[in-house]
Amino acid sequence: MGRVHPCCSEEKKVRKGLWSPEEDERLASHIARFGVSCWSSIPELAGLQRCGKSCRLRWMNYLRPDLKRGRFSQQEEDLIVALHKALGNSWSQIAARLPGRSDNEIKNFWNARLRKKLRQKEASSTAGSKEPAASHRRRGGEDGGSGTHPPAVFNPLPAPENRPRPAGYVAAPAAAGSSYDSDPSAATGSTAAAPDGSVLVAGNGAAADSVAPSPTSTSSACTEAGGCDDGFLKAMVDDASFLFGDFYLDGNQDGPISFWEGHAFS
DNA sequence: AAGATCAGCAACCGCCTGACC
DNA sequence: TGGTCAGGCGGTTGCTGATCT
Repeated sequence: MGRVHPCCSEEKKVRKGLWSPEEDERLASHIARFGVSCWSSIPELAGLQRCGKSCRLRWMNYLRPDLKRGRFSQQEEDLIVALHKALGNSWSQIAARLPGRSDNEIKNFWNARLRKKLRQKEASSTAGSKEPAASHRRRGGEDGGSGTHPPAVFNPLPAPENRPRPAGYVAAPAAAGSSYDSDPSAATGSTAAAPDGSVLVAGNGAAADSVAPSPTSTSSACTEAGGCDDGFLKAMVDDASFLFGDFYLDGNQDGPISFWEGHAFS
């Protein structure tokens, strides 16, 4: 069987389960001060009763300053689907093309989505066109819009130094999401103003990128000259091979996310 | 109002791989 | 060259809160 990591063995007393704010604080401040050199030594140096692996996981999936949280946008979702088609369950590789998202987050998202789709398939094959019973009780739903989580809007995160995670942060997912959404009205509408004045479109399967304002529709946005349209996006996600260039969501934290390399969406 | 059901998420577990001795 | 260790990854589980009956 798998070798038990020395740092995780029973010899040392290590805590398990959810991380407390104090532990987060210790880990975050330690890494902020000294950086990451050796995960196995970090627990001791930071005064944590955790194994190094656990610290790494916590950092990678939650404390990392470049992480954005909240619901996946429609474009992120499409990209994940396309990448998954091309790469399979290589979550880390998929995550590498989605800045601000951890592999764990993407994996969870995919599993939830897959589960949903399987249920729908099952239901549709047995009961014709009947909606699956579970579909109306979901919180977010495939529309990517309403729910307890914020809408699929790319909110630029504050700079890492402005984002001292532990102080006042709440580990609960909903709170984590809302803590980065400064505009509460964005939770209900399909558009929101981006810091640069462009319009962020979210919900109803619409693109979540920063796009030119569209008075009539939230589902199409860009032009080939300066961006794309749904057809372009669809072609992109349909053609997985297209994704193997320098083509991924750009994690620019100072502005709305755009596609990299020649296909700007704004 | 209370219990059942479900979705979302955090975290653990086991395995693999590469670096080092 | 083989053994050990640490980092990393994917799969899975369990908890929590929202929603429905």
